[in-house]
Amino acid sequence: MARQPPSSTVPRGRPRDPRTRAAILAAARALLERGGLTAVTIEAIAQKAGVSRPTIYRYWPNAPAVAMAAFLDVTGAPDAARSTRSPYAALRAQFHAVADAFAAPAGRSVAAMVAAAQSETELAKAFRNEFIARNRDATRLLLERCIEDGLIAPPADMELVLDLVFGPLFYRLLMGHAPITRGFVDRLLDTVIPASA
Amino acid sequence: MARQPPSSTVPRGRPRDPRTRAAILAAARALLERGGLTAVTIEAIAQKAGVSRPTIYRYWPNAPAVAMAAFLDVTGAPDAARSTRSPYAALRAQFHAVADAFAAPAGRSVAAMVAAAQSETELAKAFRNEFIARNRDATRLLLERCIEDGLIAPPADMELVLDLVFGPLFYRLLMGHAPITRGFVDRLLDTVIPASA
DNA sequence: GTTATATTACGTTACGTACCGTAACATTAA
DNA sequence: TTAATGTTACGGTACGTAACGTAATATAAC
Repeated sequence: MARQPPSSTVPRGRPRDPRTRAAILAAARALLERGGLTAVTIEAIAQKAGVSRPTIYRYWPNAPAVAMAAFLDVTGAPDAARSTRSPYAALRAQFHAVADAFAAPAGRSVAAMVAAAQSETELAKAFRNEFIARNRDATRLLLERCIEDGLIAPPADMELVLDLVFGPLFYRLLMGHAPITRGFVDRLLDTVIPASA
Repeated sequence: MARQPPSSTVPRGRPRDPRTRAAILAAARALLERGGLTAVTIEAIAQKAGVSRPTIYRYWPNAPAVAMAAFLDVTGAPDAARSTRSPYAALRAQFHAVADAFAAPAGRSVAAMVAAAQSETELAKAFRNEFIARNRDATRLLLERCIEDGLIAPPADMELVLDLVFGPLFYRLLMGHAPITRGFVDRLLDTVIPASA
């Protein structure tokens, strides 16, 4: 008898051990935060995670892809929706959180991923869609609520406003010409999104 | 008689052939604009420049350093000083030029150098001092002239203004979520540095 | 001046290392 | 039985360095 084709829906054979995936991502994340992207080699991940190199390749095609997966695994999108406060307060809180993240060692990861996205097209797409776009979406949502509530004046160009608040943060993160302090964020928001008197 | 010790000041021995240096930089620049930083390998530079690998190492310690040298070699600081126009017009012209550079293939080089600066401390220093700082200085100068002439209102925080004009440009360049058009630059400047009515 | 010598530039070749990505095969878990 | 995982091995690319020879130039001695 000819063999039946697999019944596509149910996974057969030995299932993947979720700890394998978790160990790989954890190792990649640790390496990323310490030594930047250059430290995230398949070799190093394998050693640190206690996993063989081929196994990593069975999950992801290359080291930067693992790094991106590890990065997005922790850097969830901000959940502004469930906030009960004033949208303006939520907006400021969101950017204080971003500033904190950028200032901390986690900021090194963000910078590393931006760097990686410059040379890897696939990574760039993932980074844009899963990180940049999500953060912009969250902020745009809050801005629209602020406008509805009359807390800020409706801007002529919403996308420009988003560029104006995110741009300087990334600029300082990547160039390192000045620190990202809460004071900086406050002045930035006061200038770009002043509360309507 | 014993030979006298060398008279330290004048360079002795065979002088370096300036064409060697030029060929290396030209090759590095070409590779950088096409394939980004990953394409700038010592191997590739050597081949393209018709030079041996050890020779390149006698000039620079590693590939990113060559790339940075090549980058700074062409990307001279903007010379706003000699402009005869209104400082406000000069300011807009400067940013139109930056936008053009960022939009063109040269923008790829800038992005590549930002990326490189994330993992190489020495490069980061050079990039900050020779590129970022110079551009900020040029803009700061023009802004101060505009203020003197009463063309714009004096800002509370000059450095923040610089972050506000440069940040979004780099942000778009590096994230690629939206193009860097002249219209974008115009709206950006209109918002951040409006001409005083 | 002419000549010898030091000094430096550059090419060639070779080495060992790191990491890559893949393939083959054995082993283990469901 | 099926698929996940480990083990081992391989070829490939690029790294950075070292050794050696040759070419080019400056300097010192004559």
